[in-house]
Amino acid sequence: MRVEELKVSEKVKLILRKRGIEELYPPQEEALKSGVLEGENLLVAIPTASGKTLIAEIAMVNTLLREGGKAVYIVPLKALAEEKFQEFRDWEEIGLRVAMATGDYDSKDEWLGKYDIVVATAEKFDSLLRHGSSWIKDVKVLVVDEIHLLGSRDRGATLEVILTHMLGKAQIIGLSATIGNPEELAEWLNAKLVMSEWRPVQLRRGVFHQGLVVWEDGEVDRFSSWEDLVYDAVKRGKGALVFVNMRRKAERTALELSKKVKSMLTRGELRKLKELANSLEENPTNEKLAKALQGGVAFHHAGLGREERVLVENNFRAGLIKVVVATPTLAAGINTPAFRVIIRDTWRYSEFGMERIPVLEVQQMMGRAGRPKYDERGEAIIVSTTENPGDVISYYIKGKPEKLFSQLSNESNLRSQILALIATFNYRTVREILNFIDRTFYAYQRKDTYSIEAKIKEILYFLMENEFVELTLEDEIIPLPLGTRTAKLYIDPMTAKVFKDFFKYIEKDPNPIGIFHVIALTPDMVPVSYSKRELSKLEEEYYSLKDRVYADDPYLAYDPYYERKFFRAFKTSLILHAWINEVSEADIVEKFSVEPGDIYRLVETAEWLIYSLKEIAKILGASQELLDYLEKLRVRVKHGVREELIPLMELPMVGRKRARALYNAGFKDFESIARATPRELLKIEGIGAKTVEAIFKHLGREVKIVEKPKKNTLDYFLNKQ
DNA sequence: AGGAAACCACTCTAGACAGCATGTC
DNA sequence: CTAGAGTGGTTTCCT
Repeated sequence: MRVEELKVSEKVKLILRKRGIEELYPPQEEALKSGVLEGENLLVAIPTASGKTLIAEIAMVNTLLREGGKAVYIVPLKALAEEKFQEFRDWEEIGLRVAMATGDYDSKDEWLGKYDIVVATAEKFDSLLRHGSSWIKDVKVLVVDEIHLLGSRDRGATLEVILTHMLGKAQIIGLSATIGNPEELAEWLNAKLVMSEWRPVQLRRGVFHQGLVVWEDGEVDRFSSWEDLVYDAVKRGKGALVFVNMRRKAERTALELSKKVKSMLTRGELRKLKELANSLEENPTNEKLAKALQGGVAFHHAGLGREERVLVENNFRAGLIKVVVATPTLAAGINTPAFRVIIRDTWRYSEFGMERIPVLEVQQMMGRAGRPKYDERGEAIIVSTTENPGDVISYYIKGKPEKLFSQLSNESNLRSQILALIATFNYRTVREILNFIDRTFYAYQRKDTYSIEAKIKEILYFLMENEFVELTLEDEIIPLPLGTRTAKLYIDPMTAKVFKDFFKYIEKDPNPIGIFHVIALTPDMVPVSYSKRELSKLEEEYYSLKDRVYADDPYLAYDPYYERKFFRAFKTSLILHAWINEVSEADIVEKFSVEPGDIYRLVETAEWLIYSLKEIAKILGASQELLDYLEKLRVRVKHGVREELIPLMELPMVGRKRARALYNAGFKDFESIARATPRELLKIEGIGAKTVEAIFKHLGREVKIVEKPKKNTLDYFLNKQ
């Protein structure tokens, strides 16, 4: 179908033409003819990269142009929010204002209410709902991207609750991967269902086993090893994406592959790759990455720092990096297609032992094969070492993906959501809560809510016992300040309870080790693990810091579960403590065997939790002194600095390293910097022209610095050519 | 006795969301 | 039951 024939405003067609879209893909056509343009709900279950976003965009904009109001587009990842936000800004040309809302970024200067399209993560939107933002009532369309994540254990309930709140109030458009029970989901959503296996790039799937690739169509190709599948792709001028189930394996495999891939590169490529490798900040993880990069191969997993991740993604897309070996980070994340996808593992370790990786996930990985516009087809190959290739084909390739199951009844999810209903949505009785539950996917799927009723009552008891809510004489459940604050802070009620339980100790003797240990004992903290060999060192450290730790001695009662939890939290506490004492990232990586990406996530979460601890402390009647102490600690965690650097952290382009350099050079506050000459600041290690300009601008002084380009910077290379 | 190879038991394992505070008919 | 790489220590075997 041609764009011309579409029954939408000329404005929409204008933007589509600008993007170079003249023709719609068959599933797009089917979806747009389903009634979604007339305002009906829609569930689209089609493969990745077959144009789901465009369907939602057209429907969204169409409704906005027809009825006004707002559209909200929900994504599962912050990185994805950024990607969609940039894409959607195309619509600004026809007067639609686009915003993004995630935990660490809100479209600045303006209130979200001024925008027409808001891209948000699920949790952020849930939080906005809880805060009762007035513009919510104007939401006419809600798009939920990757709606199959409704079945994910830890985050699925959020989507389910958002949808339950919005059903009937806004048009719902769900975009899903292929799932086992799309009909059931569509029925719950009261949506038209559009399913298709169509892809813009043909996909050929197969299994590699003992020197042979057996394709789904029965054909067979010979390769001496799975690595040859990679080399073959590179030789043909294409790229390969290898999925593995362990970080360590991703790194090792990348290094291994890079040796041979290196010999297939041109001199120009080698030079650029070397440049790329040199640009990395120094730490153990990056050293490995740099080495692999020089052979045109990279690994990609959550241990990489943000910059490194983006660097790998961009250069892989641009074709400079030929091969990426990744853990599932790349499977559901941002768009990184490759001609050939190789899946090395179909098993994964979990807390219950080894588990099969779900069909849904493997199919999403395979879906990354084939780059639209570059390849006429993509290839996805599962490597099977022990299993019968026929079985693998029937299970993962011909097999049906898993059904989606509601995760609402999961205790921690339910606890948070029940509290939110009472504290932020004014639900007052068990009856009202059950009426809400009746409208969820959980109830739709289970047909009865009997089993969940008992759980809800248990949760209510927990909430009352811990003073989140109370029962009035008229048998109404009303929220108490602790409950309201907890729901709005978006922390698990159990986290708030931990804060409350330790409050009296914190109040008596506030200290970073003890406070970090407390936040690390909450269910909201990122889990950090320690190896058996680390334990004795942790024990030693604990005994030397014992008087600063609030929690009970881990060996007081014989409880291996508590012991593990205690030392995990203790390790987290030591890492954060090192961080705020300006221990370098490389040293933390070395000492605690965590990676840069882990540190970022830890720090990010810790900052949020310390803020939350401060807010809960306020409710518990903390002194101003304690609140100030916690605020300082929060800032220190945010930037990873000692107390004396706090004033410098407001400067633009100044992080922990530059702040320390300034301080040591005698620039301890704004006044001393304002009196300095640019030349004086430039002499300081790590401070360049751009930083000095930004600093002075912040202090109200315009300075322009003309500088000779430094070695190994982009300018340096640009000038050289 | 010395040293290398073979063997065995044991350890370890993916990812990533959330606060804040806005303004007007 | 269902994986596979790495590690570290011990045994075995050969000279």
